[in-house]
Amino acid sequence: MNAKYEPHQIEEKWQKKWETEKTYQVTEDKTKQKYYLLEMFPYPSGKIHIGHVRNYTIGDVVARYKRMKGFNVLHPMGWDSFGLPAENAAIEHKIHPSKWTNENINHMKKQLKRMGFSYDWDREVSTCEPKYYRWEQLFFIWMYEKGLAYKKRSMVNFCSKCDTVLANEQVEGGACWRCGTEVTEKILEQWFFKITSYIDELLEYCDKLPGWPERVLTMQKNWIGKSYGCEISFPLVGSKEAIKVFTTRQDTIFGATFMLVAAEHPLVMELAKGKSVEKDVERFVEKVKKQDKLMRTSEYYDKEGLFLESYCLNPVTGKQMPIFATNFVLAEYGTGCVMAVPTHDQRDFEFAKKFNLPMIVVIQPPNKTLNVETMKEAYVDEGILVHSGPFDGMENMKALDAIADYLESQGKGKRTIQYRLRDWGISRQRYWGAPIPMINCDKCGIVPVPEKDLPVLLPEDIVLSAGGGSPLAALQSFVETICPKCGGKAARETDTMDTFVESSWYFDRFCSPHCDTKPGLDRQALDYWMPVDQYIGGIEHAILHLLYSRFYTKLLRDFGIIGVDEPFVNLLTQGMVCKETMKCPEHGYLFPEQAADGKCHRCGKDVIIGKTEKMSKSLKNVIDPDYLIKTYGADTARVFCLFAAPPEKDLEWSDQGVDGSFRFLNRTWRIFMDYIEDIKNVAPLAGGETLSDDGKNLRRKTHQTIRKVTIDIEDRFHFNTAISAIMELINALYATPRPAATDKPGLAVIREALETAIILLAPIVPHFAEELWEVLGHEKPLSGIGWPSFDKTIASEEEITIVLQINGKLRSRITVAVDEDEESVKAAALADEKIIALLAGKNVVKVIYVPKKLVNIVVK
RNA sequence: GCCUGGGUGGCGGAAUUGGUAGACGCAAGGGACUUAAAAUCCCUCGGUCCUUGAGGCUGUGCGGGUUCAAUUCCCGCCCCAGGCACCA
Repeated sequence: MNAKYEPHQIEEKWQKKWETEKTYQVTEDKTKQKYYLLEMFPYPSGKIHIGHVRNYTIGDVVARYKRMKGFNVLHPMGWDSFGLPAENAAIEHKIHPSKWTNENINHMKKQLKRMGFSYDWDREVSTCEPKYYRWEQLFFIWMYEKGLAYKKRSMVNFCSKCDTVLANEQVEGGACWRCGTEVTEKILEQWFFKITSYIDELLEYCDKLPGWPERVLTMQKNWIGKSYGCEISFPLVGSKEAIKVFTTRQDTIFGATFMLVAAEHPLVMELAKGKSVEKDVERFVEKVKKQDKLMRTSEYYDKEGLFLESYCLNPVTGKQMPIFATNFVLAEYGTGCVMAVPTHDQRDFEFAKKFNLPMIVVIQPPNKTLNVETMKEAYVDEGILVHSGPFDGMENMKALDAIADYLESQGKGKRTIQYRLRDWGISRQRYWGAPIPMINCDKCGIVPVPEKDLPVLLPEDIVLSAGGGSPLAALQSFVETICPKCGGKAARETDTMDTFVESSWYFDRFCSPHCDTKPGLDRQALDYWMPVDQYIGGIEHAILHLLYSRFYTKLLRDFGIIGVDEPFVNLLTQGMVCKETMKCPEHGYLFPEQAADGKCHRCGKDVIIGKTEKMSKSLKNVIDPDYLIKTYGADTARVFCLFAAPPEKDLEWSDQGVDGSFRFLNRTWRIFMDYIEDIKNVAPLAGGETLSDDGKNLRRKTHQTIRKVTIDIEDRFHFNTAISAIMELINALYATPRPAATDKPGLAVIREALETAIILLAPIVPHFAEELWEVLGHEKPLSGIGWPSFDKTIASEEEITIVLQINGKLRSRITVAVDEDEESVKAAALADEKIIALLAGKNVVKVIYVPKKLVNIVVK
């Protein structure tokens, strides 16, 4: 037994025990209710960072709590181990990606174990292993056979720094989501996953995920971007053809006075062909194509356009509409053509003013009359239709349906739906990824690798250079193969898959991580464990990873592999870990240890304290988890991460806060050691003992604490308030006068309080709690103990404070028995000395009683 | 611009359905112990006013409203964070 709290000794002792005894190993047990708890698995970048520590601590508390509640908890961990940094490291440090990756995994695994997280390490999964990606290749082939994976020549987003293609979702404000380099466009043959086949289901289920944060669902809905409207045909003058337009505002069709076509749309050159403007149009198209990216990211874009010397007809008015090529219409959205209604669309208005085009008001606002001569901007709100033929006098919103019906009946248009979401481009011209299992044969075309030949192994003998281009394409021994269909010479596909594909099904693999028979996922295990009951991870994956995972789940369901529609029932998005930045006027950003005492370690100049920002290597405002563990131990690190803020909020790092957490554990340790000899052999309370007031009060606090901590963890994941409650219990223990060594009931109350504190702390600081539990004389480890329940009667107060208000203002307090009836509480309130004094000369209008809370006396 | 969140002491944050605003922790100040320091333990700690009290007023971004009672509900505005954005 140790009088002093020695975290390292204790933590290493218990971690060893957990490891050798496989304490957290689980199997499917039909007699127990399952609980699948998952934290987003990390990319093995080298070292764990504070964000990981926070994420995984939150998860571990829930896992340990649920275990104590009797659930069969699946809590796995693995590695998202394909990805670009491994290749960059290979080029920079001349180390093979697989070696680099596996070394990182080994190191990070040690760090995670040192934090005491209760993972079932026997289920560890690493996505760069063939036994993992072979199944992904199988799914790819099945997708190809069903037309859900297809190849097309397309304009792709390309990051020159990462030297790879990016999906639309991976482009953030025109820049690469990973490195921030500006994204350019390139035309390439690419593989796509047909996520759009599931678009309606993905959208519908956004309303069937009550366990997800509202904002994540909103982001996903926005991303899918479904809009209802009409496709309307505008006949071309002097041709049998027509321009098709998508619009959500068919109510304004009578006001459409000209036509806009995206400059990069093929129709533009068709129309201009042979006209006097042909050369100008060519030049304009080239200019827009080049400017496109800049235009799109610029706030102050200029609306440019060029008349194509062509006209089409408004299908309802029959009026001629000039056709313009323009930069502010996108070829990829809708049909790439827009009917322009300058009076009721601001962009069209600006364009019409610039080119002096006709305008017709078709919606009149209720409170004023619009006049095209004097309009300063488009009128975009609701109103009554005018100049709209048979629809005059209708409310424009109600006319949407009527006009759609009318267009359909006339064969001039039909109702359609548009989406913003595009198919998911998954081709990457990289080495360190899962090979796409396809073969290109000159005779047979694209042929899938036969299932029996899977996996297509990623070759080890690769030469990586900074030069760019696909490394696999340069490797003859990989490329050259035989066509499975005709037996002739053929070439392998050299693109690898986007790493988001691996992370779209790893949670399935965790259910049967060693399954080596087709399809690599054991249906019985999946049916037992899936879906994930609680998923925890960063908000930064709100769209990408979560949307892809939902799509992949539906896909595997339709392959008959899995029986669930959605992968994650509950989602908790935790906030980022932030810290103030420190800068030396001469030497730039400084690491915390380089700025001890507020002076730069190199020049001694005063350090400038900057903004608090997300911890990142570039800003050097990082805290090394190893350092934390070395100084305070893992348990203190865990307490701080939980105590400083509720999980969904950003956490601001504070060195003093860590000290405070360490102090709390020491304080708990000390009072425990102080009492241990006296309470070790005291029998637990049987009930019926006569207790002193101090004893009663402490007992009540003990049971109140159980109630509070249970609710905080169970219902809200508010570990900060749960820890506060335990701190209060420890404070109450300090405040309770020490019972005499002969006062057995008194000591039993102390024992109950201390024992409860330890059990309640078990999910939060498992090593600390296990150790004290053992010191108390228990033979069974705490990890196998059930979560305590509280006694309602003991937890309830005997006497309560009633607040006395006059006209809603606090004036006095009285103490009454908890079961005092309304009339006597009111009487006691009116008899209170202060109240009597304040009521002198006033008229009592009403007396309001809120049971167990307050009495409010209304006076005039 | 639109869509989500959010705004509470010197700081991180509490306040579960409208009912004592500021739990718990940090920082700060004071005291005890000590030859001294550290550690520890105890006390004070939103602002303001005076008649210094078991005191008054005021206070949850700002302005209104509903209510006996508003951090909480309603209306309008300001600011911050995240997401989306020539989307027709």
